[in-house]
Amino acid sequence: MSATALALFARNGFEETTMDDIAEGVGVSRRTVFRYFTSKNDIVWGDFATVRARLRAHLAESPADEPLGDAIRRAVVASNRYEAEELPELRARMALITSVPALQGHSMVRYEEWRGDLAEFVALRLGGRADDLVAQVVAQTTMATAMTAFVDWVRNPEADLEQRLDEALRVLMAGIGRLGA
Amino acid sequence: MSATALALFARNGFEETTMDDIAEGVGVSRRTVFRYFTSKNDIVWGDFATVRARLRAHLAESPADEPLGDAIRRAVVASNRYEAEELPELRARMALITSVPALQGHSMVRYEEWRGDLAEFVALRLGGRADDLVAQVVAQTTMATAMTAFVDWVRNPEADLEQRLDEALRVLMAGIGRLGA
DNA sequence: GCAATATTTACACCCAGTGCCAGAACAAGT
DNA sequence: ACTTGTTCTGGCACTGGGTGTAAATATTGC
Repeated sequence: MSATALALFARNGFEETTMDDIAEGVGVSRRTVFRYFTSKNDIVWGDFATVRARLRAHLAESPADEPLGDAIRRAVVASNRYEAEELPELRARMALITSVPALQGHSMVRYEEWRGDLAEFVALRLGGRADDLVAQVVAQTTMATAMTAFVDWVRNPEADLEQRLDEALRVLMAGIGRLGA
Repeated sequence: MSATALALFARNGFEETTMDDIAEGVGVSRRTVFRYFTSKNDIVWGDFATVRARLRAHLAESPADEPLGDAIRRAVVASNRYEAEELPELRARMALITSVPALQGHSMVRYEEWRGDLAEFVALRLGGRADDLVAQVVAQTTMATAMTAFVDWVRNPEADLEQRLDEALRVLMAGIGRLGA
């Protein structure tokens, strides 16, 4: 069902594809499509719960003496490890998410729990609360950096996703204040 | 007109307030409201063009030998300097933007040019292009950090906005990788 | 006062999303 | 096989944001 919708989005564009088009393409009523996806935006995200669970698992595995930046970077990169055959669909999804304004905005909402997990981890490590300014800055900027790496990966067909994520996160962790100095 | 809408949002909630309510409150037709604001979301943002122009001006004023992080931090903080009498309205706007999901997402779209300006500045300083991974990471994470500071400011009525922005940006610029080490 | 122009309005659309209810399909237990 | 309960699906009417269009109503300049 999501495959059919993805194909329609790719062929005709996201905004141009109506829920009726999708319903007709799948061979089901419009109402039923809304039973499986809470919104048109949500169709583009796949089983995001899995990625989130993987992030949590990798964070939990981090040894206590590992520096915070390394722990987060490794966990984010590792949780975005995909089989080669999964990449084309992921690329299609991310191409939409990073280019369609409505989806770009929706990612803020979709990644909320993901950021929450990260903030919890930071709070655990630094001994504060998840809603402290510092923990929130870490969570927000890590997500922003990951999104940036995805944008870059989508634009460069030959690029390696994990390598891009790692590279971008290293820049963030090292501090962007001294760049070029 | 935006003042009336803001008051309705504050009283009845953003989603609960329809465009008809706003039109009626202003004493104008619904269609006319859409002539002044391209969308319901856009009503909440004020004259954002001014903030953007101020950011550009402050970046342009930065001496060439100033470290990148300092230049960006000072420009962002300075461009968010408000008169005391402007703060209540700003707080109301930001309270909506940071709490209503639809607006939270919309900020991604609204701040696009703002991020572009920042990426241009980074490219100028580092000698690359604005769409390079590093420049994009700087722009995206700076925006994410500023948004985080705003969230914090909205939640803490006594907090000083400029001080919070400065504090959050210092964390970002110094690098979040070594926090707690 | 009149003509050119800009603003406002009414009206008819499209599309996403929701609530509700009736019926189809399916899974048992007897 | 028959009933009973449940889950899935479809239809329908409705709300609300947003757009196109063309008529009506100011506003401006002369």
